[in-house]
Amino acid sequence: MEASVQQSENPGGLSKTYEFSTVEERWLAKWLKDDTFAAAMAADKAAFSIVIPPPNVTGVLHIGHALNNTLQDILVRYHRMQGDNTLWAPGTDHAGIATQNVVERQLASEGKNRHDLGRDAFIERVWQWRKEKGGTIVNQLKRLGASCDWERERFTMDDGLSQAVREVFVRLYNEGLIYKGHYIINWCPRCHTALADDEVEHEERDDLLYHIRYPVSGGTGEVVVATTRPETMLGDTAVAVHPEDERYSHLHGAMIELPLSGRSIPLICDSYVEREFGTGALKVTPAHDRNDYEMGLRHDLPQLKVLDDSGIMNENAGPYAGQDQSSCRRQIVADLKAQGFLIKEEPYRHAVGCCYRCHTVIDPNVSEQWFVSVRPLADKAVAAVQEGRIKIYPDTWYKTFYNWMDNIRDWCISRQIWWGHRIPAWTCRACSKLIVAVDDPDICPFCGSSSLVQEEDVLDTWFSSALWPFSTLGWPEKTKELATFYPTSVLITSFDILFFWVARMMMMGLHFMDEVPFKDVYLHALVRDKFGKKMSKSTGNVIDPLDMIAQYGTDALRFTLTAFAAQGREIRLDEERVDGYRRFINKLWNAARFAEMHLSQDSGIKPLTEGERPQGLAHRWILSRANATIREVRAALDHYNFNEAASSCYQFVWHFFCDWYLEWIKPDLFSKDTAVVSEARATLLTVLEQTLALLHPIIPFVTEEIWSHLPGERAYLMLAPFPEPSSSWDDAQAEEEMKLLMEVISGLRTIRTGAELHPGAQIKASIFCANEEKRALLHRYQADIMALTRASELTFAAEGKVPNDAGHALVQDVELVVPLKGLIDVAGELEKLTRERGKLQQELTRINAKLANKQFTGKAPAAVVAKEREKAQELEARLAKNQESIQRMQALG
RNA sequence: GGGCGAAUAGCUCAGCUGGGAGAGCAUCGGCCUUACAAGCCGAGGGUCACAGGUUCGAGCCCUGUUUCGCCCACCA
Repeated sequence: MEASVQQSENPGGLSKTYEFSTVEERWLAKWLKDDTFAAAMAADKAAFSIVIPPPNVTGVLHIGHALNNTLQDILVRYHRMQGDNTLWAPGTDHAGIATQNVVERQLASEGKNRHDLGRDAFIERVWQWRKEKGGTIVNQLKRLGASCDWERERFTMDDGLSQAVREVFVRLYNEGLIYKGHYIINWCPRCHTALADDEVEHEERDDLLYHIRYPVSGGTGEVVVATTRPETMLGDTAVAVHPEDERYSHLHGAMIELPLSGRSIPLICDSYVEREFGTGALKVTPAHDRNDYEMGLRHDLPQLKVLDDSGIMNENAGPYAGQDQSSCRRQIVADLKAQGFLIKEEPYRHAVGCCYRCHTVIDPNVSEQWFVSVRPLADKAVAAVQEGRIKIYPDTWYKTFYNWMDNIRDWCISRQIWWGHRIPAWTCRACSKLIVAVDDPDICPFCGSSSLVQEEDVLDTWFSSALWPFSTLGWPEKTKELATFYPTSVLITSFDILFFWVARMMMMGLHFMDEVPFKDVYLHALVRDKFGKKMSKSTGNVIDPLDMIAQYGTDALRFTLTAFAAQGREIRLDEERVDGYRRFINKLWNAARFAEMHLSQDSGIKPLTEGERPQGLAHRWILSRANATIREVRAALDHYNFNEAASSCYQFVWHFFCDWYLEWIKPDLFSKDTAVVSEARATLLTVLEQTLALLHPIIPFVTEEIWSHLPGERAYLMLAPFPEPSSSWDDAQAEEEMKLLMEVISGLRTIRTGAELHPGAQIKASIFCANEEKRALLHRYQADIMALTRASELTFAAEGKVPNDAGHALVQDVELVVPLKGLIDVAGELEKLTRERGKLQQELTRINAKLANKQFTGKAPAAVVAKEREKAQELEARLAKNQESIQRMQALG
């Protein structure tokens, strides 16, 4: 057989450089065309299912999506390759307020608003927008390699999902778990809608704190209140003090005269008031402050609204009616000052509730809204988590979860916008009764009137998202998909929507399916910039995943995110790291190119079968290392330790496979002995196949590309079996022997470098080793050692004299000697040896002290003590050799 | 105010039930050695934030302190 290999162009083989963009595009098209992502629905296989956290239909892929979907894709590909009946169900969220805002902005640029169009036309326009632009993020996810079953893509406003929403609403209403009521809610005066508590973000603002004099009726004194919102005083219906505050005890039961309006309001006592803050007196505005609202209920105070839905002072504001909030504030302050009521104004920094969409300051407002009584639902979710039916990873989140669930409040689900699921409730004009029904009613079931008016409000977007794990599988129909894939296997999401979404899915899933929506929840970190700052457009520190993909390739980005995805820590992404992992992809590519050069020489080549064990030490070693790596990667993926999977792969490919194995077997591949050559090729092919399969879930594109070029007829790698360790290839002896050989080779290389030998220069070396077994081993691999250290001569002896002008090293109990006449930097060597001696002595002293300690030898496990003894012996041996070396250097100098 | 988390090499981070401090990048030195200079070979670099405690033994467990980050929250 002709063993020589031409390095020239290899038609049909792997290109000299890896062209990631064309490769990615090509494979994505093929995978999609051949339906490789589709769930097989095979009943005899174990089911593995994930529902995607539906990105907003308005979204564009950001780095958080990239991370989230990379991790999901890894698990999905991993399980698909294991033969599981795997479904990754994709879709998008209609994102009520966000989407409505986008379309309203579009309208504004045409000089129109939604009221010009009217409700139906506006909604039509949103659907139009969705048709044109709504596919953006889906296409970007595909580009990321996300192997979702795209035929099953869902949208929260689809007919089926809308049906599920109505069904859930009606059932909850009939069970008394949905009610309509007056309550103080978070009102966004810009979006014109109520917001749930968790849609309010608190931002630090610099404001002024105004101290205002409120006279006591009858001229018997005054109380001073402090406020940041003086304009709301027009809606004050009491002044509150702490019941035990002695400063005010003489005023209990008194009436206060409200400045400017002259209205008379009571002074009440409530322990909510903090005595230490300000003057200890608080103005109470039940209609525009959550706490004042609660206090108002306790004391039966009237609720006086002075602001309308747009933040304009209303008729209750008397002369101030019609002014907007901020100009009214200026006016009020001026008037108070003029009339001597304003004592002082001081700068004040405090947290203000803002709309999470538009960051307008929230105006707490009393209005009629729909609510879900969440307590009974929350209890089921808590129980499921406590009983371990849902596991949360990493487990630090349990505490936060319980804490939040314990303090959960009723969920305000109505939103005063147009885009979303309109509440399926009607009021009869004739009898005023409320009708809640899945199907639009034609006549009132109570009085038969046909004059019915539907609720204007739509539901909170999270209401439909909460149903996602079962609504996407066809609920309320009893579908095969539901039976097969519910409960889903795992939910992977970012912790910032643990409450918005995850907790609510638990509640709804348990309530309507009587079963958890997912068995595991894996919460990954948020991606930040390399300084730990949140990425934001205004800071300009955004890393755009699409940029990364364009510059470094999808696989490089995916590998980077995986390598960074350690549990329980924020991810500080650094673009340089993406470039670093691009080099890793390139390394793999080149290793494959090298392999292919040799493998393509033999058209009949086959990988080793499981029972087949090669003879060559390096082959046995790499198979054993591959086994270990497979176990590590499997264990890591089974426990969501993504970064460990990545690092095991990296270590294996770069250091074990490329640095040692490929270099080691080069002579074999060029050997004249055909048995040696074919064993090398077969093992090489075997290991390369396993490596590609192992890496495929993380870096699908490059692995699929290389795979397709390997010899033999090949189906998709993405559908090939995921590697399993085969015990017949575990080889502790080979690992032990290779360890010594690698150390010896590194030792000799260090000597070479220390003498500043040219890498091409040949050396003559001697190995002294009293241990016959080891000496024989080293002798057996003489040729390999010589090849990898560029030695022209290598001799072995049990012991021998080390010449003064020789490089010397000690590995284990093996002495390496390289004559280097005139090449030794005596001073440098001496310095190094002296430093080494210091370290050795220090270490030996420490261990000897330990061994002299009866407590240690008595209490520590025997194995630990024995190990320390061994270590002490080794240190002494090294110290002796170090001493000899120093003497030789001194003799030279 | 409550809760959670972090502090390990110059930088970014691993270090999972306590038993010889690791990686990548960066730095320094030498190299185009027939897959890869997008590379190879080698080297240097750490009081594991601080102070106590438990233990034969602590980066790891306990207590406290400092600094930083995040989440929740009803001090106007």
